Order: sequence, then C-alpha cells, then structure tokens
Amino acid sequence: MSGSTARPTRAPNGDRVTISDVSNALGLTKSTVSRALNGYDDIAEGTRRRVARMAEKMGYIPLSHAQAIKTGRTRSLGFVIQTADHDAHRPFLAEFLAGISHAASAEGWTLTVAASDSEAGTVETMRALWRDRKADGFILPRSMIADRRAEALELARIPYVIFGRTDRATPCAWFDYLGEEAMRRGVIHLAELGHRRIAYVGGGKPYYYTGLRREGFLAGMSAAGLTADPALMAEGAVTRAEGHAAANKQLSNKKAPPTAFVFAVDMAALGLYDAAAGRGLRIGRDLSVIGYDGRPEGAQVSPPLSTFAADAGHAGEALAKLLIRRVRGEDLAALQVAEPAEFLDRGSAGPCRAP
Amino acid sequence: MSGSTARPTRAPNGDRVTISDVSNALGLTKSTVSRALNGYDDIAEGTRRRVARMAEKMGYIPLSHAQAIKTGRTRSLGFVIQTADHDAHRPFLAEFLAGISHAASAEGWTLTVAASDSEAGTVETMRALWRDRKADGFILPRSMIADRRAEALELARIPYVIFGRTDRATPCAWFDYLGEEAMRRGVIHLAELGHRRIAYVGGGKPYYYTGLRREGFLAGMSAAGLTADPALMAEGAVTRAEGHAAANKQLSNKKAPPTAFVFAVDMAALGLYDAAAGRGLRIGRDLSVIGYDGRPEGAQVSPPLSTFAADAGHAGEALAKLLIRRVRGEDLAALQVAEPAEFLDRGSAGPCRAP
DNA sequence: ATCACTGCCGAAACCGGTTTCGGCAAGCCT
DNA sequence: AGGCTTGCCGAAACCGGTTTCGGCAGTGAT
Repeated sequence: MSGSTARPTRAPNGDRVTISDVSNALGLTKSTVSRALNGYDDIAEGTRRRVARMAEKMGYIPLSHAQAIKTGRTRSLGFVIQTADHDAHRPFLAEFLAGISHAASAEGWTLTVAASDSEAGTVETMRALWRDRKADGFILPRSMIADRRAEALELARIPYVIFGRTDRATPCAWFDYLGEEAMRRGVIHLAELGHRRIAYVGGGKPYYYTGLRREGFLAGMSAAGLTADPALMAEGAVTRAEGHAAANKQLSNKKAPPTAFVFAVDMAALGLYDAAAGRGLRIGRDLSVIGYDGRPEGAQVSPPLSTFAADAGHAGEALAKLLIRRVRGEDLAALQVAEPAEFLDRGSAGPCRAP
Repeated sequence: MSGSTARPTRAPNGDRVTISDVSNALGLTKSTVSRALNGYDDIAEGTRRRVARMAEKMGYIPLSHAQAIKTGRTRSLGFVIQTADHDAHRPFLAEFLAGISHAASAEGWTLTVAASDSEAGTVETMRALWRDRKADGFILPRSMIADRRAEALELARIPYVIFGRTDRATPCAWFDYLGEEAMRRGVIHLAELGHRRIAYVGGGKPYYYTGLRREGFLAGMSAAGLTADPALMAEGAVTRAEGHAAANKQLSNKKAPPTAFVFAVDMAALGLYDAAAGRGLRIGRDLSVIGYDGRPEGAQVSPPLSTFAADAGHAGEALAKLLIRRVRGEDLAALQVAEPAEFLDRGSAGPCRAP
C-alpha cells in the first residue's frame, strides 16, 4: 500500500493529470476508468469506487474539450450580448452574467459570451457558436413578443432557456419572475392606502412581460373594486426620461389627476420624481409610487422607491441550472420556473391625501 | 475541373466540414492540409493556395477544441467578474464585455467569463480556467495598486493584459486612457474660463488610476499658474453619494469656496449637482464642473456634464486584440497602448463669475 | 554519371479522451 | 459435466485535428 503511493502523482504531462495517469496508477486501462467515471453499468461497483477515489486523490479533471471531440459537448453555456439594444436592461447584465457563471462553475461548466449588433446577427452568432461547439445551449435574456431567436433555435434543435415567458405555441424552458402578480399586489397595496385614481406606466413594447404586467395592473384594480381609467394608462416607458414624460402627461389630467402610480420599470418610475419635483409635489406624501425591478438607483433617491425586487443575479443562476438540465436531456415540463418578486416597501407609497 | 466539383460538399459528418473532407476533396492527406493552413514552410505555394481555396469554398473551420487537445490553445480569452466589488465600475461591464467579444470574434476567438466573489477567488478561478484550457489568457479590468492578480498570473506564466497601467516593476501588456492628461486639460480649460479656485475630487483608493489623475490635476494647476489648495482636494469618491458628500464639504469652505470642480469619476461629479441643488447654485453658471468617464448618466442631467469620454467598449476591443497578440507570442514592448480621452464639452463648465 | 541537397508531400504517431466490441471467468441451469 | 448466460474488463478504433519523420523526385555541384 504505502509502497505503491510512491508512484509519482505528478503527471508526466505539463502539470495536468490525465486519464492515463489515473489508469496506470490503478493498473487498469483508460477505457475502464472512463466508463467507471461516466457511470456505465458494465463496471463493478468496487472498481467504480476505487477509480473515483483515485481520481479524486490525484485531482483528475477531464479536459472538457478533449471529451468534446468525441461527445460533441463542451459543458459550456452560451450568451450573446445584443449591443444594439441600448435599452434599460443593460445595467442588469453584470449581475445577470455573474449569476450565470456562478451557477455554471458550480457544476463545472463555463460561460461563453459573444456579441452581436442585430437580432439576425444574434441568431447567426448562436448558430456559429453551436456549430463550432463553443456552447451546448443558450440563455436568452428578456423574451420578446414573437421572439424570432427562440424560433430559430427551436428549428435548429439547439437547446435554450429564456428569461421570461413567451407567447410561442411550442413549449420551452424558462425562468421568470411573476411581474403580473407584483403589479396586482402593488395596486392593492395602494388601494389599501386609500388611493383610487391609480395610474399605470408600462414597459417596453416588444417585450412579453409588458402585456403580463399590464394585465396584472388591471387585475389588481378590479380586485380592489376600482375601475381603470384608460386615460391614466400608458405604455413604452423604460428610461427615466420616458417615465418623466409619461408621468407629466398623466399629471396634466386636470379633472382627475392620479394620486398614485404603478410603474412596470423602476427606471421609468424615477422619472416621476423629476415630474414631481417640477411641480413641487412630494413623493410619498402628495404622490405615491411603486416600481418594479429593485434597481439600486431606486434606493438612492429620496424617498427611496418602493419596488419589487427581481434579482438579476438569481435569475441568471436559475437559468444556468435550467439550461444545464436541459442539455442533459431533461423534459421541458420540469424546466419552467416562476418565482414571486419580493416587495420592498421603502417609503414612496403613502396614504392618499386627496379628497 | 467542373467534374470534380460534383463531389459532395456536404460533410459525411453531422453537418460540419472536417479537415478530412477537405483533404479528400483535394486528393491530399490531412497532414498536408493542416500544414498548408497553418503556414508551415514545407508546403508548395501552389498547394497552399489550392488548399486555402478549397477550405474556403467548403466552409471549413477547424474545431478549436480539437486543435486544443494537441496545441493546448483554445483561442479563447478569459475574463473573471469580481462580484464582490459592488463598485462604480459595474455599469461599464456590459459595453466592456461587448467590446471584448466583438474584437475576439472578429479573429475567430471567443470569450469565456467566470465569476468570483473575492480577489483570492479570482486568481484561483483564473488558474483553474487556465489549467483546464478554458482560456488562453486573461483580461484584467482596472489595475489596482500592488495588484495581486497580475503578480499571480506572472508567476504562473499565464498571459494577461490589464486595463490601466500598473506600478509593478516587471513590464506587462496594457491598454489605458490618459486620465492624467484629461485632468490636466480639464484644469487648464477651467483656468481659461477664469476660474482660480478649482477643487479636485479623486477616485477609488485602491486603483492605480487615482494617483495618475491626481497628478494630472496638479500638473494642470501649475501649468495654469495656479497653486492647488490642499483643502480643496479630496479622494475616494466613486458614487454619486460620495461625490455629493465631498462636494458639500468643499463648498462649506467659507473663506475660499471653489468656483469650479474637477472630478476623477463622472458618477461622483453627479453628486455635485445634488450639492448645488441643495444650495440653490446653478451648474454651468454659479459653479463649473468637469468629470471623467463619459457615462451616459452625465448626458441626462441639466446641464449635461462636460466630461472626457473613456469608451469602455473601445477599451475592451483594444484589450482583446492585445491579448490575442500576446498569446501569439508578441513582445510586451509592442503591447502597451495609451490613448487620449476625448473631451465632451456639454455645458457644465462656464466662465467664472466670482470676484 | 554520381552524390549530396533541397523541396514537397505521405505515413504514422500523438493529444486526451469516449465508445464499440470481444473475450475470459464465474455462475446458473439442465 | 457441458453449455449458456452474465458480469466485468481489456483491446482497439475513433473523434478531429497537429506534428514528427522519412522518403521520393528534381536540382546543382563535382
């Protein structure tokens, strides 16, 4: 026993331990070691354990691209940054990517990112990455209405998961926060504070979540026994400036200005602070507002924006795990996850003071 | 000629064209094709061209991980997101990564990103990625004083490039914007507008750029024939809140409050807007300010913040190109690039109105 | 005419794994 | 006791490339 451990643990290689090193140390062939490690059923249980222990002890980690040449799988997730959309979702990216690679590396996978400046280019990029085995599947951020990326991937039979639900007929793997539920709760919360004229400012047109949140708002209104005034509803505001404009428009409604706002997007909600400042109104007292996203910028303003936290890092982690399971062949039905967004009551929503 | 083109261009493989497909189509061996494509000098010029054309025509792209098993190179750049530093640099990340992968894919390389939550973890992660051939080299964002990441990589002989210069003795490849030059020009610009009491608010302590910009400020002062007042100089402000605090402190200087500010970081400069609003001072008239970074947030405020644009996307591209050249073995001396930051005069710096 | 080069390509080993196939030994059945 | 499974492992092919080595034909020198 002690004699055989004198065998050099050091690989003859560069410094890596190869499968041959392991098999030599055990007096087995590398094919046996490979099958033992990969769970083939023609390996004796005792042998399997011996192999596993020795591999562990020697620190053997298979070279993923050496396996890939035969298996076609690299154990890497793909993500394409779409540089064209200079939209409001960009700031999420850092946490999102961090979340993805965090979950990925926990499973021994990696994240490959590429960039493209158009939707067509994105699809083409993913196809190329797939063809060259740089990624075993893709994570698509922000599902859009009639999402062509998903369509193309489906057609090419490339595994993928989406952040957000879709309107596509064929099912797919996805993770999403229940934005509609948040909107509903937000409205009810405001109603309980006595607000009756509640305005709504929705998000980006092409995104699927926009419809969901709008419906959530309407559901909240009827749950609270209120009727939604079409004049107090808008869509398409994702930046602070757009939110400012939308808020200004609704506040100009002379005969029945809103006393509270629900925004589908935090950044737009910050625009209300500007609109309020321009009119000498105080947020949280003269005007209440609830946002959605949990953006850090919302915590900086005064009073801090009450919002629903949709943690991007957590979403990234969840999606990475889902994609890995998807690539491994799990059924789609088990790969659809929805989570509630957590309400952060930070003071921008107060009791109604209007008559 | 026309007869031989009847040969199936389609690969017998899955759908990929392999090197054997190319060699068969030409009646050569794959070793010859490989050497022809890789520029060996024992291949006749005519043959080389025939091979190149056929490869192009058939759409042959070598599988990078198939090459890697022999060469040890994957043609991929590594980048580790450090999740711990929730600092102000986070927002740059999206453009930075987009720039990197843009330049990378232009050369047929890819970007592998991982995440870590500590400096030690970052180094360990890079080492693991390197060992497993997931990355041929790394891009380090934001050089720090006594940067341990660079030290560790140097020791392990792992190629890398840094965004920013360093204080390390051993030379390394880097790209940087001339922040000190920008500070100098900013001061001179303000001096030409008549300002004499110019305050300075520097950036993050651990970062190397902080010292450079401070020196740049001082150089500008002396170039303008002014003496810097230590009471009007601060450091360590990278967020809006920190900038707000620093500005407040300097504006409280009763006997000689500054009429103009130079900030090392845009986000901190925005804090001056808050401080000014709190005192009823108008930026661009009562108070002048010049920032640095070219952050989009600076364009949103009123008046828009005059600043120096240090394009993160461009930096990413430049660094990716440098790293690729570095991995290919080019000498360090040629891989050190400094570029000026472009001044964006957007109105926050006006003539001095103080006595 | 001979010889040593040189230019150019094929043959084969190799990289680090996976996977198919075949065979030996033990166990079960008749 | 002999035949048939079954369990378990080794041998060898294979994946898609790279790289070493050797040899053949043509060239120039002697």
